[in-house]
Amino acid sequence: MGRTPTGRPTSFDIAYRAGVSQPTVSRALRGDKSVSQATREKIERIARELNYAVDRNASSLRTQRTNTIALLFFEDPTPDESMINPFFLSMLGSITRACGNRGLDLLISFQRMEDDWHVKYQDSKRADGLILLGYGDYTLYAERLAQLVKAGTHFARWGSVSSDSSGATVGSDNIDAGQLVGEHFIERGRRKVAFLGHADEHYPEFAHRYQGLCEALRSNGVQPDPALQFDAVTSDEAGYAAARRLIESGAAFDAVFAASDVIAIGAMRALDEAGLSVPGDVAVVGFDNIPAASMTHPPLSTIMQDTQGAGELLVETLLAHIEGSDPPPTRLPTRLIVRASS
Amino acid sequence: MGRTPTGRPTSFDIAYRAGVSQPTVSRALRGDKSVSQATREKIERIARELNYAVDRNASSLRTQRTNTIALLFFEDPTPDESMINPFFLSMLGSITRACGNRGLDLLISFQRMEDDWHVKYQDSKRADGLILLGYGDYTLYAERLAQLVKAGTHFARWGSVSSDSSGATVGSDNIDAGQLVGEHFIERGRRKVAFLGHADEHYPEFAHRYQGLCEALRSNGVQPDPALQFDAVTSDEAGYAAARRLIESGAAFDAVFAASDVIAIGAMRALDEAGLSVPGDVAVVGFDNIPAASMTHPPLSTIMQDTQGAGELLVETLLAHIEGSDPPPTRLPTRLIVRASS
DNA sequence: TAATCCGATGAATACGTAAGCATGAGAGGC
DNA sequence: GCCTCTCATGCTTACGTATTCATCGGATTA
Repeated sequence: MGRTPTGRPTSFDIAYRAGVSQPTVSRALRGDKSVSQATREKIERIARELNYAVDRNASSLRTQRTNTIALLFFEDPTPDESMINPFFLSMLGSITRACGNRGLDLLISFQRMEDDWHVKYQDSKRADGLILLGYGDYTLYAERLAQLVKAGTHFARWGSVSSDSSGATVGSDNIDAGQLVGEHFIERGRRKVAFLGHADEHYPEFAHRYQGLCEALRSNGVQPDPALQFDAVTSDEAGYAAARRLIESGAAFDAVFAASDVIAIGAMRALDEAGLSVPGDVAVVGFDNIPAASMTHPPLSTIMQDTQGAGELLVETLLAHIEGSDPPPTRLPTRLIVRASS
Repeated sequence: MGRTPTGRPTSFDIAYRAGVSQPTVSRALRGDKSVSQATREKIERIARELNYAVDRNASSLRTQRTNTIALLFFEDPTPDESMINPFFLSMLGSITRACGNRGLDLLISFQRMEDDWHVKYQDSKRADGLILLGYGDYTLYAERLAQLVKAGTHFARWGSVSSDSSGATVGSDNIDAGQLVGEHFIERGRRKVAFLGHADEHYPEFAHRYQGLCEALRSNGVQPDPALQFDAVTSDEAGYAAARRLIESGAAFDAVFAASDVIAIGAMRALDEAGLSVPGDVAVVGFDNIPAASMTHPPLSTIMQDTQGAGELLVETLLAHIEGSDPPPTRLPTRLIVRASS
């Protein structure tokens, strides 16, 4: 019986040494209270001595539970380098910790839109559920989300929270955040506020930020000017280009709300080149509070999203979904961080 | 037979529908050439129709292979926020891609020094091997590495490459990098070079950078001054504090080599506050080429490590180790990126 | 003291796959 | 026309665990 000279010990080995049966070992190690104190202690001691670890594959096969979740980044634009949006990296950190605290293992992977996520992870019993993190054109993957829902996949995603979105969603309150920025500009006496970022349904998060901005302006008697909105995706270059277009449009503006810090950084470069001073001529506010935002000159005012809470909430939401409940979408509050750029 | 009305289909279901036996399905889907073309195609079609996915737990249990590796960050100083050293994040990206390209799944986790990594991941058959990424006092975990080796754990680590280190190691050629910086300073006419970072055996990577610097100075007829070396770990505050001590020491210096960009950033803040101009009074060079390095004022010259290659190499080395070979430690070349700070 | 019950444990089995061995039908050689 | 050989496939089993059911000694109760 007690063979396996080379291989790792199994519950049978423990059982043999403890003079009990294998099921008793299994029960003892998982805290089943029907095992007597003495037996449990003996088993635990032996297990420790042998450096025994439950075979997770066998365990998962039996229980149909992996205690693992898969974190999928899907990235629209850059299949190139190891560059990831810093904001999502921050999220990654908090999700990792949230999983660690709950004893969950975390698989991570970069995905292309076309892959069959549910087959690859949930159907293959690799993970109990998925967390989706991504940016880019929302409409491109809205259909995929509907597929996931139909396939009964457990997932939670970060993104724009609205009633029509499929599946469990967690996101910042982008409208409120936009309002914060709008109020801030008004307080500073700025009234001609440009917005750099897409503002259509393909980018609902950006659109909400813009919407909040406009609402704040209006409620302060300022009519937002649609001509001051310029499309941009989250990249340095896009921000630079959008700001160039803004400047070359000849329109008057005294403030810029960039839909992300990365955009803002590119925009500030364009403003600088155009001889416009920040915040003298133009106040600038970004979004995300990435580490680089505090390093710019001048340091960038920005909206801080609660990544810590977001990670916790994503994991929590996913677990609830796995357990069968249907947690409501949640909007997380944001905070304006005022630095020298405004 | 073909039951499982709710549950996911198994290879038996495919077999039933295809009119073959389960082993044939298993063989067909894994490309065993002993299956006839016609049979294989039929099975593949049915599998696709049913959205069948091999149960990875059952498969791993049978084969004793998970095709998964675990990436462990262990962090000495900050158990707090979701902040991770940007350099390691970049590494994370490249490792993730390297795994993706090879069809490997990747588990990630933040670890504390005390945990039994080998038990938790390899012995539990969660992963085939470990990649260790960390910083901080090397001597603290050298012993743990020795334990891992003794336990027969497969792992590859990023760190200082030297003959006495346990296990497979991949790292930058820190001595060479230090020399690059030294040569650069000499070319720029700087001769009184300060080094901010630990230079003892507890931090071998830093020590090698310092060693390379000193060698370059000496071979150019400049005697390095030990009084210009100030300890610092990788944090903004530590860099600031070290630079303060340097300034307050009253020693003359015209260049600063910071052992990491994060240290450099803190140091530049201190220099700025002391009224010293960069690069006018003091040239500054950092290490790592983190994204923020290009955003500082002036933009920071730095050493770029080949994170792309490092990720690939770590994965490759680990796989070789798992296959039973004992790959030699590897030093990766680095590149000096000259920006305005020097 | 007999009937009952409970606490602790063992026996048997299923989870889904992969691999070794056995089998059978043709193909080819003589 | 028989023997061998190969190719394609089926049968059986093992991987290590967790769970259901059965068992059994002893404590409780009437």
